[in-house]
Amino acid sequence: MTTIKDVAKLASVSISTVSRVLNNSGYTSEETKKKVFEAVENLNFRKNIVAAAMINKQTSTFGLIIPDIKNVFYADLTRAVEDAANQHGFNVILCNTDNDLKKEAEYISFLLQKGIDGIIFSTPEIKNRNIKEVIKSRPDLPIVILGSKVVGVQVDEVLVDNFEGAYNATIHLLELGHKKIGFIAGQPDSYATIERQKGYEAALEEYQLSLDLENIMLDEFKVGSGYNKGKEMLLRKNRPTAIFAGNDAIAVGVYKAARELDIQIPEELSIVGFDDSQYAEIVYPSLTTVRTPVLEMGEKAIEMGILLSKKNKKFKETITFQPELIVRSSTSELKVTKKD
Amino acid sequence: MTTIKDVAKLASVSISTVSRVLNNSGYTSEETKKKVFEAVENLNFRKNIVAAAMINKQTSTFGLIIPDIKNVFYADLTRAVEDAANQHGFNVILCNTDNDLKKEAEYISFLLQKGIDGIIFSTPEIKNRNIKEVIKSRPDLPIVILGSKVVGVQVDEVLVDNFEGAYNATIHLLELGHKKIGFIAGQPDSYATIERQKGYEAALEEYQLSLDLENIMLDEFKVGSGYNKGKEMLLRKNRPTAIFAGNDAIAVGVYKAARELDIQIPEELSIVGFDDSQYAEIVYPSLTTVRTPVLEMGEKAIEMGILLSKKNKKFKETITFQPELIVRSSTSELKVTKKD
DNA sequence: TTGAAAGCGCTAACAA
DNA sequence: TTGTTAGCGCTTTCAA
Repeated sequence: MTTIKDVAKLASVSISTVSRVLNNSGYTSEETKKKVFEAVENLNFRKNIVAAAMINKQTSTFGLIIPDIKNVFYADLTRAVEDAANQHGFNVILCNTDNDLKKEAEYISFLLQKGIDGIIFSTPEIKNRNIKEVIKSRPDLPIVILGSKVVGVQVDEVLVDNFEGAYNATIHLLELGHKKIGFIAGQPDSYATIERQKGYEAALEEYQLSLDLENIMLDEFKVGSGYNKGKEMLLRKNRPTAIFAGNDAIAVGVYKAARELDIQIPEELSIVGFDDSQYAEIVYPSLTTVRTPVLEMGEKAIEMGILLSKKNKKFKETITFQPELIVRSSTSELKVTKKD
Repeated sequence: MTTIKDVAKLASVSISTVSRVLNNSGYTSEETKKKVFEAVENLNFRKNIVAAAMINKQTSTFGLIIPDIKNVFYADLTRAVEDAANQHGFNVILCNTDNDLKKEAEYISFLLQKGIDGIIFSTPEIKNRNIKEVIKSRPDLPIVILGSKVVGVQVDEVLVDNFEGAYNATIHLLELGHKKIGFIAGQPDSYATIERQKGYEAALEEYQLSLDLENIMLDEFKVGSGYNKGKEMLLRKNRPTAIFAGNDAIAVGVYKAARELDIQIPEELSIVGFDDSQYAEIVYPSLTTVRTPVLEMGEKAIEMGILLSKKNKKFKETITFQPELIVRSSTSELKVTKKD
């Protein structure tokens, strides 16, 4: 392995000079700079980040904690985060927790031992004691929560306006004439679930429709949940004519349930999803959904993390992106049937 | 930050003793062991892996290089790799290259600087000079190629038997009576494409069907390619009655094309995919496909990588997993129509 | 503008 | 069985 020492010898300067030109710190004459760069070139030298990290405590690495990379939403988000990180000269260590707080705690501890420069948490639960604990034990560590909020912690956050998105989605269905609108979403303690439900309820209220609790089902943000809950909901005699799915995966599950029950989308059932993930264009008919700007959110999260690692910012900020309703083919006007 | 020094002081021993009990190396009496562990507990000490890495050159980190995590196949694979790594006490740094060799080279260089313990390459191209170069410059570095082969390099590989899978898929269609079978796959220089095409051709030959080059189209392993090429193929007067798609994403694209052309699956067109990704159960009708055992493959790759990093193995090995044909609802017997 | 030297937190001889 | 000490490769005072 070639070290700074070899470079110094070849360039006939001291190692501290080499360090100086490499880091562009302190004074160095143009001439020695040139000599050093030449030597670096000739030896194909790359500085050992591990050794440097011992001193400046920077590893150019972020930890990214998500539930599961197989979930397309997190895959998109991860890609955005990784790209942004890479552009800024950082790498990301991927951690899949399956929402298991114990597993998450172990990851955090490991990341800390490795001296990562910060952690991006993209974890759905509104109560996450792990984050609280890291902040207590390492108040200096850059932390950004991406796509969620955690109660009782002051930390930088990058969000999508879940309420607004859900409100718009529901209003869209209401405007099409639907009155019986189901809502199927994920874990009840998930920030997304909570906010999206609020938006759904606010829209109904705006149309002076009373809340039918049978029309609200919470499970998980997965295809299987959409299928199970969707089936349950669609099997009811007084079944809804539209369903607002808490995310696209749930919507896909509802599609499956509807197909099995021979319910036509959108003629007999309108569906709106959330996220505008790759599923939306794959299913037939293509899914009307609320677009979460994952790309921008991922970028922003990394930028905030890097900023935090460089400056010691004295305030916390919350950045909220606006979602956008993307109307495709899974929603249509309610056809007035005899019964109604 | 609490260091080994603090632990030593609290336990009233030397730092080398602390190091010894922590690493379970050398002799230490039960008594001092206990003292040390107590001190570690009390101080909530965790050793600094960066500092340790300077000496033992182990960072407990692997680099994983893939084209794109948004691609569900790689997401599944990545999850498998990450899980296995985590179980063995390793982390993985995710690198998305988009098959850009320059970008890949930069990632490699960066990973090397960080002293990663090895690299898992899951890159499709059969010609990858980057891998060749790493091997030359760092012959000691553990490298495993996952899911592909690269010509001209001796390196450990974990594969699925692409030929066998493609052969079985095609035989399945032939057994159903199909004679005009299209093949749509990804990049021509991708190992998967090459081997799967061989399997496809071998099956046709077995049934003494001559090759119709119009029935073979190569583009990318993406939904869009499946859609474009599928449409092109299905628009032909003498269109195939079955299509073997190089992977599930392509199959999904073909579904879309077929739907637009109002061609019923499987009544008028049978489709087989490859990978058995999450798409297979999402689409309607559910997709007959060849299962790639990503879980096992990811695990194996990490295990090989770790083994390589611990022992200096004198031989290279190639592990080939057998794929399995999963028959679902997208394939059916050819209905004999008047024309035939 | 440059070099010598201390030291980051740890491991691993070597000595005791 | 334990402690002393010399580094790992780098950055950063401090002197020159």
